[in-house]
Amino acid sequence: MPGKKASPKRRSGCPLNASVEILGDRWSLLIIRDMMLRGFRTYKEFLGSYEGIATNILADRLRKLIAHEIITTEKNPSDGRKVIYSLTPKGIDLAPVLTEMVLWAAAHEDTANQALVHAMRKDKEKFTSAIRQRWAETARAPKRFRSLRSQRLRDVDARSARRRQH
Amino acid sequence: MPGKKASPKRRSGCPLNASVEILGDRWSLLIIRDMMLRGFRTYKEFLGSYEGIATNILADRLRKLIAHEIITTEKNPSDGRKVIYSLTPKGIDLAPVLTEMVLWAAAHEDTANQALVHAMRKDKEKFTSAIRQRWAETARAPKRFRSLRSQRLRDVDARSARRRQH
DNA sequence: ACAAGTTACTTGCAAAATGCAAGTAAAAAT
DNA sequence: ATTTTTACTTGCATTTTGCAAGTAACTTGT
Repeated sequence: MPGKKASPKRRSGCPLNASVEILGDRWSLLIIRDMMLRGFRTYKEFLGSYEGIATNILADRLRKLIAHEIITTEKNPSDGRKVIYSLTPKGIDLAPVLTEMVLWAAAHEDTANQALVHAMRKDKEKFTSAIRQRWAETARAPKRFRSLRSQRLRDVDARSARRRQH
Repeated sequence: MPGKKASPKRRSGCPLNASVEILGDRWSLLIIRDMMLRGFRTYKEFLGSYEGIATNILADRLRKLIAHEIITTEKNPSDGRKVIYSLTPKGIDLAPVLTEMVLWAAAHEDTANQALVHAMRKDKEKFTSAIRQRWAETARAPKRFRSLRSQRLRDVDARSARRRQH
């Protein structure tokens, strides 16, 4: 099977254990969220994200996500300082995981961003395929992410931004 | 809204952040997996689970899961030493999260337990409702968990046990 | 051309979380 | 009555995290 990683020292062969070993920390999924839902693509954007990740931890998590082939990097040709981070197909496949985690917390915890939650709850399939669609579009034109976003997702984000707490 | 917990010091109101703060570590979801899929209900069973959690960490995670109302405890009336841990409705609602994490890892990592994965992939809804069903049954008769399991899930587990690696 | 940003990091160190081994207390089994 | 079982706790070494302060490469403004 091509692309399937056989990790050296894993605690068990259970798929859930694999997920938890790769994603089970307080930051990795938030970085992926920022890329998937907010279109973040640079180090600075991740650093500025609301939860406030420390710079050394961010560097470490990005390195690990690259090692696991969840994200990739390329240099921005028009600005040599910038590194552009992008989700791989494996990374974008995390959309259903994020969706279920969001819906669970929205159902049981006191959380914000109700517009996003409504969109997810209304039709999970449609929501994740909209994310996938946007990702496919931006993969071809990394620099113009925002303007190429699909209308559905743009609407959702705009409404949630208006109601967002922090 | 009754039962919705307003956590004191959360980094942000984002639902994903809430999930990650509650479940984002290397052990919590594995404990929940053991309860949901394997029917584990005692400290000793969790300790003996394949990944090998340390006893102090296990005690700490169980305490936190109780605090978050994902699990509850009761004493076994027929054996005063034993404490019976059970999933709450909030806990059983994590079934779709676990399912998506399993499916993601199964698709992209080298993992075992293919029978379980096939059952999940074939029909997510049916799978999670079977989990829910079993949970509803055992909630009424905690001591006879195994024998009360629904046939569908018993089949799945039997097949995966035969093929299980470790 | 050159000083002053910007960007993406690294380094050093304190604090917190994790992991391991060895307890302990209460209840049950022998 | 003694041993065993169960659910933990305690102490300590190791690892991970978080904060503050760099630094190197590149771009911008003059």
